[in-house]
Amino acid sequence: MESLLNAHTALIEAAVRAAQSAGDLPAFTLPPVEIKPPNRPEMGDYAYAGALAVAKLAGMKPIDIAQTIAKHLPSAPFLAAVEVAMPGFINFRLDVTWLRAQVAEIINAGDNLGAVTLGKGKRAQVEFVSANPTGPLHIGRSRGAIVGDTMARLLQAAGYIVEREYYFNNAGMQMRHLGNSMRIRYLQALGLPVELPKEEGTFYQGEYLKEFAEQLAAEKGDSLKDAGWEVFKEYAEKKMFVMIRQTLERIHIQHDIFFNENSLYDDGSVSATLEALQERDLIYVASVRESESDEVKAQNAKTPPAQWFRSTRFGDSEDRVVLKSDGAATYTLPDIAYHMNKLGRGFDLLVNVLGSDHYTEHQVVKYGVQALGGEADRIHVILMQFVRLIREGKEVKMSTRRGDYETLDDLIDQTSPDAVRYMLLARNANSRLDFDLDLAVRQTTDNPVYYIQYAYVRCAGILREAEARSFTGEGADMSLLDEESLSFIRRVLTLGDEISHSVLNFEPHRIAFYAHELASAFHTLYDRLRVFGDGIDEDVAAARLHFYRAAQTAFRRVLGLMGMSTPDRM
RNA sequence: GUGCUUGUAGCUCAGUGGAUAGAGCAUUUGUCUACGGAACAAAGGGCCGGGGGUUCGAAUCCCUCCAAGCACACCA
Repeated sequence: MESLLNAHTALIEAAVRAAQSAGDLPAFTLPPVEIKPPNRPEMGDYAYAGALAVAKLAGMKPIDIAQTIAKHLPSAPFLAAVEVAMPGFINFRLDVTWLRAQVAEIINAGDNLGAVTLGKGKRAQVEFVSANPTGPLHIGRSRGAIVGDTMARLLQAAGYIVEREYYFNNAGMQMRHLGNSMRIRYLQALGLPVELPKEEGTFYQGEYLKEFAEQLAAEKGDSLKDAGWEVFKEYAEKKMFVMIRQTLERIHIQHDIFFNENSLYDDGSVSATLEALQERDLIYVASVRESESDEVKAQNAKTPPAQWFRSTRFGDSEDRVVLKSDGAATYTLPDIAYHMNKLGRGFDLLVNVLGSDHYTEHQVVKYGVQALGGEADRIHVILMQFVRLIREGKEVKMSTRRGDYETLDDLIDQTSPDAVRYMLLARNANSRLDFDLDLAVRQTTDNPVYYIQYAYVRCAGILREAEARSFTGEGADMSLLDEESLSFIRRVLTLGDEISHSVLNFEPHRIAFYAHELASAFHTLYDRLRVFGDGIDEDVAAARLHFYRAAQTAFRRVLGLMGMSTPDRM
């Protein structure tokens, strides 16, 4: 099924061309055509306001331009009427017969309903979650998980071939602390005396480590009591990844690739990246930034020198250290190498889902990619504002290390996978999200997610009833379908445009609102349009049954795009 | 202090250049006992943070002020 927006756009463009070659309109370049549904349905199904915008360009009155365009509009099977309204709007009305025929089209489209060709033949990658394996996923991460996965689903619906990637670092100090913490828990599990580390922030106190330690003690006895932290880190890391993946699977998320930052060191990418920057004269060795005054330079003359990336050449506010004075790389270098690696894998589009605290980091990475001649504009970021947990009206503080935070698993246990997905999706990424735990628990009967799924359930109920009556509604005369049902069909037909818009603007939250609107339109109808009952003609029943089949198709598709389940009963 | 983000109904939020600014919750009032009511209908509730500007037209773009969140390391 084609996009009605695109179809109307094509009509306008054709009409303007025709009018211009006929001399009815002067020659001018038409700005991009934007078609929108008017906010009042009685005005029509779609509207074009461009005649107002080009009035100056054409040197004519908007209303005259609109009328001229309308006169030259080619006919189309989906169009019933075109009306021109003051001060220069062109309103389109869909053809009712055509709309009725769409019921069958929707059913046939099935899980491809609303698919568009925006990304046809292109490859996209979405990188999300990307938590280091130091603990279970907490709620802060889960927002990005949902948004990233939904983005991936929408990209697929838009025709992209999509890969989901998880980037992680299992080296570094935090992992060492994890190993040490695990070792302590292991010794405790054996009943051996141990001293807890005194230094702040070096000990992971979460319950999960105790569990891992008990398992390890059960498996290995006391054979590891003299082993170093590395063994424990390996064990904990492996367990942690199993745990993380299980959690993600509960909310229907699966990554195709787990990419280890370390591999970029192992295959020489990191050092190659540094060399490439050096070759371009974008690296300098100094104790402080070269932009500092001589005075500052003199003061810091004894500071061991580091290697700096001239990111200011690309618009950064200051240069960044890429190699510390001790010879170790900062995060910047492997991150640039990673993004060059991703671009090198031939993706047309890279989407990174990041917390808003990573904004600066991401900028620097982009400068680095630019510096190396990579196509930085293929990289898009969805920057997520934080999730704030509210319990009893107060903010709950989260900390991975103390272990007193809400995990995603807890949240799923308290609500449901579907509720978690919906609630974390139904908000613009750049707004902060307050997740009221009490509300989430209490709201299980009240949550919009159930409202949407209930629409699907109701369809399923009707189809069950039809089956019980052995009624198939074959050969239905769709002209018996009333006007109200058709307005639901109209809404279904905008799904493709919704998908395009979400993908072009990287706004997966839109589908959540669309789903709710669609459910609302559905419930209204359901109340009035029974399929079976006294006084309902069999022909009418047949038409309505088809309609509800189409509705069910639409809800299955929309729920699928949001990664939510489609229960036949609730 | 600098950069990014946010400010829309009592609350939580959609809407980013078009016609009379929307939804859910809450409040008030009805429908109805169904192909499962986790439903439907109706009402009230808004100087779209303040001020200025651009435009035929601004919640939407620009400037400025106010308020909130995040980031500003030789941490990752």
